[in-house]
Amino acid sequence: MFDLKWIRDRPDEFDRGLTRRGLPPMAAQVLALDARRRQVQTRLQDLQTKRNEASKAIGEAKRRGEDAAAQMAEVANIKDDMAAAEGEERALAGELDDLLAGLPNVPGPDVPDGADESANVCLRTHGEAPRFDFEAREHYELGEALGMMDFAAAAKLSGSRFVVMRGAVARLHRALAQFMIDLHTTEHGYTETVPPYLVRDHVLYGTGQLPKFGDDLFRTTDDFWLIPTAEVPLTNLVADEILDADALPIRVTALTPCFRSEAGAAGKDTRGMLRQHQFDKVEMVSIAHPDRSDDELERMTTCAETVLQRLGLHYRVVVLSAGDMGFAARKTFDIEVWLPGQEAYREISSCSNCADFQARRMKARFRPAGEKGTRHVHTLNGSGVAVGRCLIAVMENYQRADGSIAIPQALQPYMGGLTVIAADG
RNA sequence: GGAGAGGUGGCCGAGUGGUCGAAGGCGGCGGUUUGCUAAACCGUUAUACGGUCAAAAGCCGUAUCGAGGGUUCGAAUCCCUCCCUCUCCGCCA
Repeated sequence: MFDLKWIRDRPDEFDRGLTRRGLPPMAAQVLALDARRRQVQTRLQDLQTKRNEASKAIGEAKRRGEDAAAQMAEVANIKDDMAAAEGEERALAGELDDLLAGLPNVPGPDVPDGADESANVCLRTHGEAPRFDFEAREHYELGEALGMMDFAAAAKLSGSRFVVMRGAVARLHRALAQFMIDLHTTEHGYTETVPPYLVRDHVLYGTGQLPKFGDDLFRTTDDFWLIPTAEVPLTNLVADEILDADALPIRVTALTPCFRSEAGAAGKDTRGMLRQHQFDKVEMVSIAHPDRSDDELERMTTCAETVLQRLGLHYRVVVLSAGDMGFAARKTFDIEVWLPGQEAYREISSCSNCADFQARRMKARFRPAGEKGTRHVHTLNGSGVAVGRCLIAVMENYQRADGSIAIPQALQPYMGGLTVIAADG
């Protein structure tokens, strides 16, 4: 959501941002609507002033026992005008809100131009791709051969895009989640949180999934939505709050399941557990002072990278181009892990600075020290990291010729000392 | 799920349909007094939007007493719907 005053002051900057997003300029249309709305609002307020004064006079007249029929008739006229102005104001405000609520955040100045992922820029890589003296297999081949990943069983229960894990692979999945959340809480200063997995409309509006992207989500019959990411409940914890400046930054993390309908992803990543309707993810959210959110984004990305470094995984960090970013983001770093079975880098984490875009939608503010009034906080979110995809990465990178999988040292304490997953284990 | 009670400012807590953005208290901030602290006293202390202004400050106005409707010249106060909290009963991980 945008600040109308900002659009009034810098309509060109606003339009340039939209253009970089691949959208037509809107400033003229927005400002015309805004001008009309303010005109009607002023008229309505004048009427309200008159009505309030007249009502007050009626009250006084009645107390003195005088007849107030004349004033009452006058107010009746004012009320007719007011009803009309109110209807008009509401319609215009609604139109303006709908228009603004559907527009994505504008890219930051250091975000590369481009329409899609082909314009993303690689900033750095870490480690090297492992070399095998055999043909590397994909995770689902490995998992099925071990008897520990069962897509047919999952299809029987729930259809496609689900998996059943068993035995040591199931435990490895749990071990990864434990390892990540321990890392972020004990070394990175994030507070462990268990939020609701079912939320109401306004919560998804706050983070930007609604009103435009309801098709990507699952909804219950009694009007709850299943969260597509813990970003949604975690960020909304500060909705409608006015925080003290010294409470910032607020850093929270959560391990939650995530639910996505994957509408529009038909035929994409259909094999294996790369793209599922349900997956676990450790999420980090920071609520930051506006002057320090750029640094906070770097810090958060480093926290996510640390997970992969401790696991000995090869990855690269890319900055998303203007056209590839999510709706609410002003700047996004993706971390892409190397998958030997696919011979490709695949996204395993996405860290975004949303600046005040979400804060404005959810009315999350703070009191700047020594200043009057309030300002909107900046919100950031990042995966730290996606558990299912990390499982895939460990399996493919640590596979051996016989189809067994070595367990990275960092995870062994979480596996009861187990060092290898083999078919009989 | 059934029965009942209730949602007021940062917090506690008054509020009879009329001058109530809302008494009082606590807390916060500023000041007076004081060798220092404490105490006492005085003042101040919501948010959003609009108008005025080059802009800020200031000033003027409007709205907001859980949310949304309604009644009324006028609603924190009356009516309806929804949300939430608490108590009791039932069920239950």
